[in-house]
Amino acid sequence: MDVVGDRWNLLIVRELLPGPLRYNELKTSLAGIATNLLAERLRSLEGNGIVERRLGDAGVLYALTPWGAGLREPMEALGRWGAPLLATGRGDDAFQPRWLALALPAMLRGVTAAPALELGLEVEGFLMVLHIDENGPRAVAGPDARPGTILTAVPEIVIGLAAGTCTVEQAVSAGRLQGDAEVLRRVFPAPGA
Amino acid sequence: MDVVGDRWNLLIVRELLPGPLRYNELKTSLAGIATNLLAERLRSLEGNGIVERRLGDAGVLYALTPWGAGLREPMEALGRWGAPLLATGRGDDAFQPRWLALALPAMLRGVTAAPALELGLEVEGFLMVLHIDENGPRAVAGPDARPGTILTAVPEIVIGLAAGTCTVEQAVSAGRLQGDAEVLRRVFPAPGA
DNA sequence: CCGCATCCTCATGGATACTG
DNA sequence: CAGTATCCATGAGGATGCGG
Repeated sequence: MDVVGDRWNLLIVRELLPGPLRYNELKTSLAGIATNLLAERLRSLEGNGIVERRLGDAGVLYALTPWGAGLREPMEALGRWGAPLLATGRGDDAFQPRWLALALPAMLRGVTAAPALELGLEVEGFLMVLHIDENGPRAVAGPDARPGTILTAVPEIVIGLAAGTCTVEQAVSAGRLQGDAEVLRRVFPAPGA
Repeated sequence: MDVVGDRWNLLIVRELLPGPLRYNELKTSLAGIATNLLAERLRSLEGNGIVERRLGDAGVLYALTPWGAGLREPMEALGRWGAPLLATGRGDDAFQPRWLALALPAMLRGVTAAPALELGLEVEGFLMVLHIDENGPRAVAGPDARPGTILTAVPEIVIGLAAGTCTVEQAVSAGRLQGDAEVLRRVFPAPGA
């Protein structure tokens, strides 16, 4: 807690887990953080070996060090613990489509598929591909995401499916989801199944 | 983070994971917390359904709700991530023998034993029993801990063994550890082994 | 003693403006 | 774009009080 317990620190780590970001990308993604705090926290995290500054061709990139990336396990565990709050909460929670790249594999832990299956997902313009094979789920986002078929959905549906508070059948019959229902059922099995 | 992100919250949860505590036990265990903060945080955690007040026969007991106890997974993952800092850190870290009841099973995750083995451990007067069977390790502390054989050790040795920065052989040959070396090697296998 | 509530002080966080 | 400087509000820390 001495190293990551200060306010914003774990949220910064969450932002960087899917991949490096610019200073201003962090600032807009962490809605509400003051710019001086972001600068101070990044210095602190860098000093503790969790974050590193990379001088890319287009400016400064902030990325997790291998040691910092080790926080993926704790963060995913925390995400699984808190996920029900997202589905049943007050509804005023912030949401960034980018977070799905971290949350979906964490929430689908244990789900396997052989042969492997792939699900393109577009949420509010953010494109990602969810791969599931015998090793479990993983997500690819950004320019490397080249899905075959794309499923366009709204955040509530994706969260509800992953948290198990909504089934594929309900979403489809409500007209809020189109796609290969059989693949979707394999990715998002009903809680009781 | 809205629910457990405030300062002291996760430390309070850590204290309560091994079992319920009194207000003053929490206060002394969390060295440095102000009494008003402890009261406020306990109210907040109670309001969020993480902690519950139990009226025992000898006063008020604070315990985790089942929902709060679900934080064991994230806490253990965070502990495994941070463990190397304890072994290589500045050495000014606080230490409570009670924490071993949480840390040892977390750090020994993956270690199994058939037939089951049991290791009594006394650290600075705190008594606990470490059970390891085919399901992995678990710890029992407090009045229920009735070990067969007791191993008395200092914190540094126990932490070093669990973190893998010190081997059983080194500790024994340095005269800082007495006990059944074969059992100890099974509980604390050398990192390379 | 235990379980807090109150009061005060100061460090920290937050919002905004500004700059190389 | 990537921060720094400044100012103000909030929260943390410490001492003390107080009823049970």
